[in-house]
Amino acid sequence: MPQRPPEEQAFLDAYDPAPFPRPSVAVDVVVLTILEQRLQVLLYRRGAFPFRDCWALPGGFVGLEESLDAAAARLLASKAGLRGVYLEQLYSFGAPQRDPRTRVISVAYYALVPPRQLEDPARSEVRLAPLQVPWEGEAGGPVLARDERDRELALAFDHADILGMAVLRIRGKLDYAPIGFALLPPRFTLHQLRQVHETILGRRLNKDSFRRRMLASGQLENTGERQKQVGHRPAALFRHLGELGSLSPAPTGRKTTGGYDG
Amino acid sequence: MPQRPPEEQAFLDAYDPAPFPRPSVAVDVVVLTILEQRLQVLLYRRGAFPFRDCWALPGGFVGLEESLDAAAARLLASKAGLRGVYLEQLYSFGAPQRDPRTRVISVAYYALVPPRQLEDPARSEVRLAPLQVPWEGEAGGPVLARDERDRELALAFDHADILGMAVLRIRGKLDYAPIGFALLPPRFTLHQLRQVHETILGRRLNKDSFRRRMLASGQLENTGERQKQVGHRPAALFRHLGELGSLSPAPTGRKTTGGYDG
DNA sequence: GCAACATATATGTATAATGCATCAAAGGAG
DNA sequence: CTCCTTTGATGCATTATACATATATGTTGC
Repeated sequence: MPQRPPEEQAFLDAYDPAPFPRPSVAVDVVVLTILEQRLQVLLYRRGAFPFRDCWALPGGFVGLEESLDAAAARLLASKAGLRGVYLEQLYSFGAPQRDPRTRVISVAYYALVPPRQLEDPARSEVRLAPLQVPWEGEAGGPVLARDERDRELALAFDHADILGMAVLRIRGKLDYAPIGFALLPPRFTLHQLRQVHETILGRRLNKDSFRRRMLASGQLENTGERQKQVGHRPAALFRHLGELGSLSPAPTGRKTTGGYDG
Repeated sequence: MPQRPPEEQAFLDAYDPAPFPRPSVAVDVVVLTILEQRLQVLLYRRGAFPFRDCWALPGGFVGLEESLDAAAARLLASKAGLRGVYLEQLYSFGAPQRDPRTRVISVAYYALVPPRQLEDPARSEVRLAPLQVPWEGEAGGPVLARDERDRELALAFDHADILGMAVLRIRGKLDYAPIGFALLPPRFTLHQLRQVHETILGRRLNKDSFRRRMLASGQLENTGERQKQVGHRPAALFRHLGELGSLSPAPTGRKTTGGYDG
């Protein structure tokens, strides 16, 4: 940091932050994976009011000396044991009554995790719940979580809205960001990659066009390995080239169309 | 609101928010327009420390009973006199040292305004400054503001990063959200619309492809009116069909490719 | 070992979007 | 009326995609 002039330093030393009202600031993390062809989210059962016995996203308050990204990474590590996964800021939720205790502004993040890194935990207060998206395409809106018998889970706070925003975001970013790869193990077949895309988008994709598009993208490398013991011709195993893009400060942007060639 | 059970109500009545540390929460608004084929942003010169004499985005603290969207709309109205314009949440910035006074988390918004709604004000502490984007495409990074003699303006806080994020966002959303229309008057020619797109993207677009793409999109209606007094064949004036999409809670998502037809 | 089977992978074709070139149309200026 | 500029329409080559078909390569059953 550059040296500050004495006049400014004196001002800062005398600064009193008390007069401004301050809401609490929390971070909630939408931990997404794909299991059994469904998007699934990590939820905690709340043991205390408010929303006791409802299911909530893992979250917590932001430390005073901690960046938002660091708070999200800390929660991801402490609540789900995950490090180094795709993690990105999603949206900030700040309706005045979203938490009945006091004013809490929540900066939501989402993480994408390959299913084997996120075993369904045995503890009854933590679970992976499949999502049901009650809208098509990019219409948006709240998203429900269901239990293993397909009953709707009661979600705490505005977490259905946060889930909806997360699904909307990954649907929008799917074809210009390495989102599909983040949900797969390091080596995968084109069939698996397509199934991930189909699950995220909620619709079927053309097999051959998907293959050509992916191979032409330059993002894939054929490892030379193949599947084994699959009862049919084994597919080639590919790996993703390039970074997963976790938390570099560039959360949006996409390939553009309609331009000149030269 | 549903009636709460007495046990929960008692918990809420006894709740003490004091033990959790609370940063300040501010909203900063990137007010963008296009003047003279350049993206321009509304800036305020700071009269006090910190960053005295630097230029800053209009912003302010979030009221305790006020949603984030409402705070952004209030600031937009009070600082720029603007209502009913395209306004959307951008990103939240929370580096611990971004404000040297105290911990301030800023939820950034961006607004898109037709140039005639945003006259360059006469007051010397407010200005419209053209942006210079020192990267191409969607690479991302901080963005500079310049004065009328093309000198770089000193920006306060991390506002160069916020500007960079705003440019990145509108470049990414340009071809699936009504961003271009938000920067034009109600009636406009296809030439004007293309110039807006070119200014946002920072590159030239093919004239005929752009025309066909826009006409095929179904978003435009030919008003039957034409330009006047232009010294050449007058162009048809179009208007945009549909909502500007201001602050409905669906800030991301885009048209997808690679699907089935039926 | 061999045939049946399932899926992977390659090839071909029609359709649609785009980049680019060409040309007629519609106004103003002299 | 002629010249000039830009609009707006049309044609063509290129590219990406949806979809259909054909071939390849493994497993499984006999």
